[in-house]
Formats: sequence, C-alpha cells, structure tokens
Amino acid sequence: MKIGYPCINTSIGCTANKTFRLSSYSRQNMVSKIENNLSCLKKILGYNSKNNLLFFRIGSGIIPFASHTVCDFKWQDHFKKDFASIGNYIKKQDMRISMHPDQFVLINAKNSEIIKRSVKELEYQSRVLDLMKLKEKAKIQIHVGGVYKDKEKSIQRFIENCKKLTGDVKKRLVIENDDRSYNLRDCLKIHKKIKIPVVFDSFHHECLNAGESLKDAITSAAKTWGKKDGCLMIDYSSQEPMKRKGTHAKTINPELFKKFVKQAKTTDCDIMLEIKDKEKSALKAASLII
DNA sequence: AGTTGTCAAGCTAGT
DNA sequence: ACTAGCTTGACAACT
Repeated sequence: MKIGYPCINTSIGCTANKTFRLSSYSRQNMVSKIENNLSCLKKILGYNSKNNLLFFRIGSGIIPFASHTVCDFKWQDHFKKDFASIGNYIKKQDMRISMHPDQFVLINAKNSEIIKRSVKELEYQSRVLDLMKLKEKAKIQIHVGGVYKDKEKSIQRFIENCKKLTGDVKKRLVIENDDRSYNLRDCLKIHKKIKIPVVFDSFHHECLNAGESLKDAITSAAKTWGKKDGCLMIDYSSQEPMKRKGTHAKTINPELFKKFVKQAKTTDCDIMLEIKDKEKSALKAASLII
C-alpha cells in the first residue's frame, strides 16, 4: 500500500505548477516555466522518496497551455531527456504516478468543441506519462462529467466518446465517482460496458452513495482493476468541520483515517490524501498505517 | 514588499 | 441570479 498526495508540496519551497497568462504566451515563457516545473517535480519526488510517500499526482499545469491551440512549442522533443530521466527515477524508486485533468475536461459534453478540447488535454497528459516511459499502472483519472438533465443519455455519450479515444489515452484512463452526479454504482455500470477501471473516492462516496458499506464499495471498485492496471487507486479525504458538505478537510483527522484504513487494508490499494495541507497529512497517514 | 483582482476552460447545488 | 467548490494556486499590476 502506497500513500501519497496530489500536485503540490508545501514544504520544499518550489512549485511544479508555474504558469503565465495566456496573453504573455511565448516560447521563452514556455521553456522557462517548464524548466522550473520539471526541476521542482524532481525535488518533490526526491522528498517523497525520502519520506516513503510513493504515490504522487502530477498537476495538469506541469506543461502550461500544452493542449491549447496557442501552443506551437514542441515541448515533447525539447524536454524528452528530462522526462525520461524523471521516469527512470520514478521506476527505480517504485513510485506510482497519476494525473487528474481539471473540471473543464468533459468527454460526455453535448458541445463538440468541449469534447475536442478535452480529448486534446487527455492526449497531452498521456503524452507526459508516455515520455516518462511509465507503464499502464500510471493512470489519468476523470469524472464521468455532466448530467445535462438526462443521466442515461449522458452515460451513453461518455461510453461512445470513450471508445473513440486513442489507445494511448484509453490504456491510462480511469473514472472516479463524484460527490453530486455519478456515484460508485454508476461508475461500476460503465465499467461493465467498457471495462474502464474505477478509482474509489472515499469522501465523494460519503457524500453520494447507493447505501453500500465502505467495505463492499472498496471491494467492488478493486475488482475493476486488471493486472496491467496495477492495484486500486483510492482518493481519501474527510469533511472539513463546520464547512458545507463536500469541502475537503484542511488537515487529516487521524481517528477517521485509522478507521478508514481498517476497512481498506485487506484490499490491495494505493491511497492518495486529498487534504489541503498536502504532504503534511500524507506523512501522518504514512505513519498511521504501520 | 505586500496586496489584490484576475486568470483558458464547465457543471452543479446551495444561497 | 449568483457563487462556492472542484485538485486550487499563481500571475501581474497595483500600492
């Protein structure tokens, strides 16, 4: 069981998500920000390895505007060696990597322009993982998307558009249950049709479920992961007290986490802590599972 | 040096 | 009708 956190490390003083305004797009800006982002990513991975945090999500902004029409810079070629060397490090340390396109990526949208942009974004993210030469267990997780007032049709659109994706994207794409539209049961239904693995988000499941026990939920999600996919990925969080339902906790609640792990530990899985203080909570979590 | 409005992009539920 | 929240932070123009 690997423990990890997403995108940002708050204690080493660099960010792998440096960007710029679209209006100041230039080759020079691309080169300098990507150099910064990749070098910071290396530092983060070094920190993670030292602290036995072997699961990490690379942020969508690692290559700014990579999927935007404005981007005419061949970042894939320019940074080929850097990607390969980071990938080597990841493999040597036996780390697991994921990516998570943001909320604008919707492959079940009704508007074909949104789909087109979304597909480009997925292709960019899979390219990053390919350039690192990571195997299929490095995943790209998305939500099913919008409901558009007709869930069945929207699920059908998701499935159809999924089938049209390139093999490179398909081999990495996984879906995650969300907290307001598509619960675990919906995701499992989609899995049945197209065999796409299902990431289990524990907090979303708390917010929206079909009455399954936590244990059953974890077990059924785990079954959707094939041999090449690696073990089940879990996103873990808990409710921030006094905030509205669905707000992620600022810091880990050790008691709640211990209770959760008790249910999860009989299943082979990797757990990512989607908690606002990032590696701080992940470190605590890692110490709690031993 | 520090503060603040704004940033490529969408959807949903709560106010 | 508006906005918080989503993985949410960072840029850039202003004091």
